[in-house]
Amino acid sequence: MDVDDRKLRILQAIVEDYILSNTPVGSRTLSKTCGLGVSSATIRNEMADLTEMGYLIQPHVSAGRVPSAKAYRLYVTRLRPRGMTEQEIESARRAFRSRIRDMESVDSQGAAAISDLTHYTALVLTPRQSDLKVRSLHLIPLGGGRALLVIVTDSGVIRDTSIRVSSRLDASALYTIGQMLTQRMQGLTLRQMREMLYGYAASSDADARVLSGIADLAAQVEKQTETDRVTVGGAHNILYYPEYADVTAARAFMDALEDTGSLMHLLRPQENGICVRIGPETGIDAFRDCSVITAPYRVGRGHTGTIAIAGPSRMPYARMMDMMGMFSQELTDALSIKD
Amino acid sequence: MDVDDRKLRILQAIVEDYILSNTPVGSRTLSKTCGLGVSSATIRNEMADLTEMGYLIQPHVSAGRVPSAKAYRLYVTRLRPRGMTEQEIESARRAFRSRIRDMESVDSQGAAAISDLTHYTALVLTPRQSDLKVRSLHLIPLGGGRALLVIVTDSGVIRDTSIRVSSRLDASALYTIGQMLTQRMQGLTLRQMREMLYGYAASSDADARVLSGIADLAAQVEKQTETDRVTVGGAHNILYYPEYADVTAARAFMDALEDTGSLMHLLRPQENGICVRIGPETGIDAFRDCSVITAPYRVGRGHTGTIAIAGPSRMPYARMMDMMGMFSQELTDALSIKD
DNA sequence: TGTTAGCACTCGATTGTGTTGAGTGCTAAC
DNA sequence: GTTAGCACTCAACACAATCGAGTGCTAACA
Repeated sequence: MDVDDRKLRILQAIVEDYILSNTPVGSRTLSKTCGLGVSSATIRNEMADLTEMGYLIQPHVSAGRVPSAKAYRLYVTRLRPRGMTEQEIESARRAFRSRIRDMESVDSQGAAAISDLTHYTALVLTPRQSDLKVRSLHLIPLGGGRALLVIVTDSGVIRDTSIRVSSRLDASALYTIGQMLTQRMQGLTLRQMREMLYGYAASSDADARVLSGIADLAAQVEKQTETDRVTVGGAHNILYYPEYADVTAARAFMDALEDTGSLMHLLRPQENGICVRIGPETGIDAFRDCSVITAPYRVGRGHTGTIAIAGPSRMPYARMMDMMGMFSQELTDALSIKD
Repeated sequence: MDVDDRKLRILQAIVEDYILSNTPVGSRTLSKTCGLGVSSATIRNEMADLTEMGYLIQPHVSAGRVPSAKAYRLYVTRLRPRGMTEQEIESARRAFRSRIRDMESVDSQGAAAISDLTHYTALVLTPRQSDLKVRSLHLIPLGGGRALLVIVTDSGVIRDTSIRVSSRLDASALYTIGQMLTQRMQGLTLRQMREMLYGYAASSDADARVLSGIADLAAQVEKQTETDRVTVGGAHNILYYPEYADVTAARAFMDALEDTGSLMHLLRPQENGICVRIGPETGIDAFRDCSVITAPYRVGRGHTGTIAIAGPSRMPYARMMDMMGMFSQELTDALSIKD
C-alpha cells in the first residue's frame, strides 16, 4: 500500500487540524474541511489505511485520529505549506534585532529573545572555542593584585577573566606584558596558547614569573574554552501547552533541559542547515512527544553554534522553520566581524 | 484571648508538621506528637481558639488545620527552632563556593547555585551601578572599526561593551586614548561620566571626535548602569512542590517572575539583613501563598544587591534563613576587593 | 476550672453506575 | 470505488452511595 495523493491530502488536513485544535480529528469534520468532496465513509477507509501504515494513532476506538511522529515527519519533508509571509518575517526580524544589541551575551539574550518570539523553549549551543585563533591579549589592572585578562580572537569573541598578578605591576607594566604576550601568542589557537602557558608555568622562565598565577590563568582559559555551553531560555513556555497540563510531564521536560550532556548531543552542529527532529528522532526519552528545530549560526570563520526550539510535536513546522532561519541569519550577521 | 505558652507549642507543632507533610494537621496526631500529654479534645479546644485568632485555617469542617500566614509570621519571629548545624552550613558553603568561581557573572551563577542548593527559586538583584566611581578606562582594539571599552570601578565591577571607533586608530592609539580618558574621568561616578560623554558628543571638541560613536557609548553606559537587574534561577524547582501540582498555579508563579518591576520592589535592599516576607507581605498577588527570604550582599563599598529565594509558604524557615545568611556572606566576600 | 470520653455530624475523597455522544468498522447498495 | 446505514465501542460526564478523618458539643470527672 502506498501513500497516494488523496491520502497525502487527508494526512495534511489531519495534521493541520490537530496542530490547531489539539483534539483527535474525526472523519466527519475532515470530510468537510479537506476539500476532497468525498463522504466521511470514504475518509474513514483512507484513515484506516493510514493508521495501518503507522501515520495515524487512535487514542481509543471511538476517538478520532492523531498524527504520529511518522506523520509529522512526512508532513515536514514532503508537504510544507503556509510558512510565514515576508511581512511577518520582517517584523519578527526587527523584534529579534532589537533584543540582541550586545554581542557579549548572545547566548542568554538570544535564548530569551527566541523563546519570547516563538513561545517555545529556546536552546543555544555556544561552540567550543579552543580552535579560535588568538589575535591579541590585554591585561587591565583591577587593583588589589588582580588584573583582567582580555583575549581577542579572530572571530571577535572576547573571553575575559580576572586573574591574580603581582601587585607590584602597574598599568603600563601590564600593558607592556600584554603586548609581549600578544607578540608570542598571536596566531595560535586558544588550545595552543593554553599549552604554551602551561609550559611557561612549568619552566621557571623569567617572563613567566611576572604573572604569579600563570597556571591558574591557563586553567581558566581551558575551562572557558574547552567545553561547549548550552543556554536554555523560556522553559516555562511549555506550561502554556495543554500537552503539559500534567505537572509530571512538565517536570520531565524541564529535567531533560538540565541534562546538558544529551542536549549537546542533540544540538551538535549539522551540515544541512535547519533541521527538524520529531519525537523519538531527538534521541531523548523525555522528548518522546516533542519536536526540536535546530539551526546553525556562524561565529567568525567557520565556527558554528546552534540555536534550537523545543516544544510539543504538534508544532506549526513551516512557520517555525522560517523563524529559525531568520534567527540563524541574524545571529551570524551580528557575530561576524566586518573587516 | 492571648497566645499562651501551650498555644504556642501547639502552633509550633502544627507548623512543623505541616511543613513536612503538606496535609492539614488533626487533633489526634497532634496530641501524640506535640508532647504536651493532653488529650485530643483539649488540643481541639486550643485549636478552635487559634482558628478564631486567625492563626489556623480550616480548609473544610472535617479536615485538620493549616497554618495561616499569620501563623508562619509568629513562627518566624517568636519561635525559631532547628536551623542548620554548623557542619551542614559548612558543607553547603563549600558547595556554593565552588560554583561562583568567576566574579563576572555572579548574577546567573549565583542564581543557579542558590536555587540548586535550596531547591527553591532564586532571585538575584544586581544593584544599579551609576553611583560607582570610575577608576580607569581602557580601549582594546577588536578590528573592523570596533573596540572593547572596559570600565574599572572602585567596587571592582567591570562593565565592558563593544563600541564603534575610527578604524584608523591602532592599539597604541587606543591605549593612549584610554589613558587620557582615565585621567579625565577618574573619580567620577558612572552617572557623571555619562553626562560628560554626552557633553563631549554635543560639543565638537577635537578629543571627542576620536571616538566616532561617543554618544553611542554614553547611551550604552547608561543602559547598562542605570537600571537594576533581576536574575531568576531555578524557576522549575517549584514544580516539585505539591502546592503547584496544578499547572495554572505554576504558570501564575512563573508569570510573576517575569514581572521584573514588582520583583525589584520586592528585592529592594533592606537595612535589616535577612528578611522574610510571608504570603501577602510580599505585595505580589501571585505570591499570596509563597514566602520570600531576602538577604543583602555588598559589592565593594556600600553598594548592595539582594539575593532571595521564593517558594511555598510551607518552608523550613530557620534552615533557609541560615542558608541565605551564608550565601550573603560568601557573595560579599567574593565581591569585595582586597586592597 | 480545666480536662477528657463519647457521640453525632460534616464533608471531601473514593468508588460505582448509568447515560451520552462522538466516532468507528462493517455491510450492502449504488 | 463510493456511500448510506447501522450496530458497536468507549471516554467523558453526571450522579449516587459509601467511607472515614476530623470536628464541635455535651456531660462527666479531677
